[in-house]
Amino acid sequence: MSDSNPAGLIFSLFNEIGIINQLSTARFAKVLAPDLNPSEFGVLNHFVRLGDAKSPSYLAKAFQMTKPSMTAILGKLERKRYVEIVGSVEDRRRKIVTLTDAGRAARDRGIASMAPLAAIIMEHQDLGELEKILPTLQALREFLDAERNAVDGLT
Amino acid sequence: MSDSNPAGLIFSLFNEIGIINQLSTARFAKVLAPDLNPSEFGVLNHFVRLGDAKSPSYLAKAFQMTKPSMTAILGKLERKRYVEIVGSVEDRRRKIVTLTDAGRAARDRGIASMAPLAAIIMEHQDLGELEKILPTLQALREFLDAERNAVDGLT
DNA sequence: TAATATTAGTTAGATAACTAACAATAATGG
DNA sequence: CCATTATTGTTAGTTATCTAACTAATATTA
Repeated sequence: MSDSNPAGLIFSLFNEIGIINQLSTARFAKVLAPDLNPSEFGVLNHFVRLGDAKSPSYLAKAFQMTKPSMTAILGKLERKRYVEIVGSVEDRRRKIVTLTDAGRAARDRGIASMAPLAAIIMEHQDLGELEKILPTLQALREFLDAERNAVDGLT
Repeated sequence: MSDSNPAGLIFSLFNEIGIINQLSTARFAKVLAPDLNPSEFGVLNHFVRLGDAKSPSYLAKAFQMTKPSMTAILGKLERKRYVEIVGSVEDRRRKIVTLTDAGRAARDRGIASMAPLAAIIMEHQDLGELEKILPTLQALREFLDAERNAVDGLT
C-alpha cells in the first residue's frame, strides 16, 4: 500500500479519504437517526453558524451539491417543519429558505447526539495532528473545486 | 470555518474529506467512463496489485463495502468478461473470483486514462505535503474501522 | 424593444450504495 | 452425531445522489 511513485501516492490518498468518508458518514448517520440524515443536519447547522435566509441555489453551491439534490433535502426539511421556504419578491425565480424554531432545536439535538462520537475520536486521535493536516486538505479541496469549474462547472 | 473548538475541528475535517471524496470520485468516474466506474476499477486494480483468486466476502471487507454491493460489482465485471467467478470445491458456500486477460487490459487502460488527472494534481499540489498527511489519515481510518467493528461490525 | 441567453428551481429517470431477510453450507458443542 | 450457530452469497426493497430535460423569470444584446 505504501506506494512510492507519485501517482500511487495520490491514489492511496484518495483511497484513504474515500474510506474515512464512508466510515464517518455512516457513524454520524447512525447517531443522528432517525430524525435527520447528515445532509439535512448539515443544512440546519449551516443556518445556525452562518445565518439563514439563503436560496436553494446558494445552498447547493455551499455544499458542493447539485440543485436537484438540494431540492430534495429542503423538501424533507420542510415536511418536518424544520425550515420554511417562501418565494422572493425581488426575483420571482428565487426562493428563500429560513430556519424555524423546531429546526434550530433539531440542530441542537443533532450536535448533542454527535458529541460522544466526537469525544471518542478526540480521546484516541492526536488532535494536533488532525489540525495540522486540515490546511493541506483544504488546499486540495479548493484545487479540485477550481479545476472542476474550469472544466465544466456544477450545473 | 476555522473552528477553534475540538469538536468543530473534527467536523471541519470530515467536511473537507467528504467534499474531496465527492470531487475526486466524480473526476475519476469521468475519465474512466464509460468502460468502468471507480468501484469496478478498484477491484481490477486490487487484483493486479495484490493478486486475484479472492472470494467476494474478502473483497467486500477489503473495500469496506457490504456483501450485496460487492455482489453487484462482481456481477457487472463478470458480464463484461473482466473477471471469472467459480465455486470453491473445498467450501461450497464460497466463490472464487479471478481476473481475465481482458480484465487486466481494462485495468491498464484505466490507469492510463487516470494518469493525466494525477499529473495535473501533482503539478499544482505540494506532493511532500500530501505525503506527510497520509499517515495521519491512515491512522484515522484504522481507528474508525476498529471502533466501528467494536460496535457492530460490517454485515 | 424583441429575440436570445442565462439563471433558479423542479421533475423524471438512472445508478450505486445500503439494510433486511433469505437459502445453502460448514463449524461447533452438548 | 445431531442441533444449533456462524458464514457465504443472493434477492428484494429503500435511499440519496446524479444527469437530462423542462418551466418560469430575468438579463443581455442586436
